[in-house]
Amino acid sequence: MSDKPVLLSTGKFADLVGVSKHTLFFYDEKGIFKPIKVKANGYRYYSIRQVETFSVITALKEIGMPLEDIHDYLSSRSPEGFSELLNQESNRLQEKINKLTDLHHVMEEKKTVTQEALNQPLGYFSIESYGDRYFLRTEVANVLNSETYYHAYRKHDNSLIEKNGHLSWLEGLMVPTEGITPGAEHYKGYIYTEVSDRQSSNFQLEGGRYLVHYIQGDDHAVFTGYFSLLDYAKEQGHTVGEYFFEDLVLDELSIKDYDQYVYKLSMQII
Amino acid sequence: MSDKPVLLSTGKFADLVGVSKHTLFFYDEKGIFKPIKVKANGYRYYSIRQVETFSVITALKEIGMPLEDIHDYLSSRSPEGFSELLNQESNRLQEKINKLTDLHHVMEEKKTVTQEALNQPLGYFSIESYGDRYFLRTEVANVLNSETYYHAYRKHDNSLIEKNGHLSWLEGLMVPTEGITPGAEHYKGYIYTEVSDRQSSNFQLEGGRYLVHYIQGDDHAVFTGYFSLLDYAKEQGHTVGEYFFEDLVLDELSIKDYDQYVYKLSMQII
DNA sequence: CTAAAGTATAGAGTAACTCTATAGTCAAGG
DNA sequence: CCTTGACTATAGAGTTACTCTATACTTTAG
Repeated sequence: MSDKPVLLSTGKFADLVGVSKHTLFFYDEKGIFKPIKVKANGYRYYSIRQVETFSVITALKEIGMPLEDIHDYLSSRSPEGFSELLNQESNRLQEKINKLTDLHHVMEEKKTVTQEALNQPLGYFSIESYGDRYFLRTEVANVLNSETYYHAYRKHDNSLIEKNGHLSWLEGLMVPTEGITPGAEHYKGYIYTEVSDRQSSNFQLEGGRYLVHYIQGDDHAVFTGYFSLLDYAKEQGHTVGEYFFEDLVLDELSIKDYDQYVYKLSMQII
Repeated sequence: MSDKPVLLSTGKFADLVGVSKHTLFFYDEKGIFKPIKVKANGYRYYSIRQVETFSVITALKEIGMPLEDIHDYLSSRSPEGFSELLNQESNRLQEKINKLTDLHHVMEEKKTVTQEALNQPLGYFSIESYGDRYFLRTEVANVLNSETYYHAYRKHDNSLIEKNGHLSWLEGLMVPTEGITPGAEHYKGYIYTEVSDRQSSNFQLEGGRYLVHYIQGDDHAVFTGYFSLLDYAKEQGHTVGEYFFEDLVLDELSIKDYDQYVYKLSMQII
């Protein structure tokens, strides 16, 4: 409506768009965003019409577009180009939102596991019942061998991304109960992640009862924990099921000392 | 299952968690994340159990928690503290997801407007029909005065956030048709944003016909455009409605020269 | 026993700013 | 008309979370 542009000083404009004056100097210097007028004394003046433009630049930056790319786009700007840019970045933003939503999901899962672990007495045995369970698991030919474990872990993460769409923070170990003897130098196992539906799983277990044993200690304590589970089951007259489960539930993020972590050990019983 | 921790070298661990070796050196130096063992030759060894821990640290960092804060948390870590941290960050992440979802929405809106403008012949007149429209608008006592405009803009942005939850990239100007005369030094107007529902609006217009005029030029061209609209309406025997609408549809982001921007001018007709 | 591949540290460089220092400009009150 | 205080400017140092380069030592495979 105005015959001439409505002009604002650097400070006013900065206030309006929510950045510091310095940022505007910086953008001017880099050729990303310039005032429409510079007076003889060097004072910059921005048009009120530039506010929206600046919001778009801010948004592009916020969704991870480097200023250099923004600059490169602007040096060859065109209505068609802008439309395409918006389209592309809008799609990328949607992907990012999906990723963050997944992340939110795993954070909630971790929260649940942590709070559960917080409320468990350590060193005792209890029995938990589960319904049918679906797993994505990857075989580890020998869990005592670092190299083997490393490759299995990579493979597991790849399948998780492929089948489940995202990584997990709950990657436990499943070990067949058969063939467990103290002093063996070779154990087969599976890195596993529990998933919600049969489709994305590659292994299922029917519902049933599990003997559960929360322990605190180092690797050796976990090792002996397996045998405690077996002993206790025998003592109580339970028939031992097919698998041991080992989950690190309170780790480095909760507890400082490596030998004070809390593990949840469980075993199917019949 | 292993009696001793399964150990990985810096490079192997870095590969597994998807960062560079340097990042691990850096984290070690800063006391954020340390190998569980350093051999006499200075070689670092990480436990496979540290992979999940590292994933959590990566995630916290990705959702914007500075390494320093992570460090500070870790120096007073506890199971309860970790649970609280997860809770807090999970909530913050949800907020961030909501913000990005809003941003996605405005990007799509801007895309639509840009593509619409791309397909319009400039300088012609056309008639568009709209249903009931809901607006959030803020009065600008005199659109020719920068100071007034500046304050109105701030106020408008505040109401947008308050009523609508987020900013918009489509902030146009609404000017009463009454009292428009060339040479006046005082015009009342309203900065406006169209919203989807009555609840978040503070102004409504019943459905009706609008005379639409896309033009290319500078502020002066917009100014004369208003009068062209009036003249054309009179010529065609339309009765002039209550408001002019002025929207910058192809701006600095599409077009380099300030005097070549494209504006959509429209006016209610009866 | 040598070459290749891996590990280490130290220090410079990067993006996108923020912050500090120094100095020029302008509008309002005495 | 002059001063004060609030603005404006530039230049350059500092920040975060790294990455990259240079240099040197160690281990492993052939």
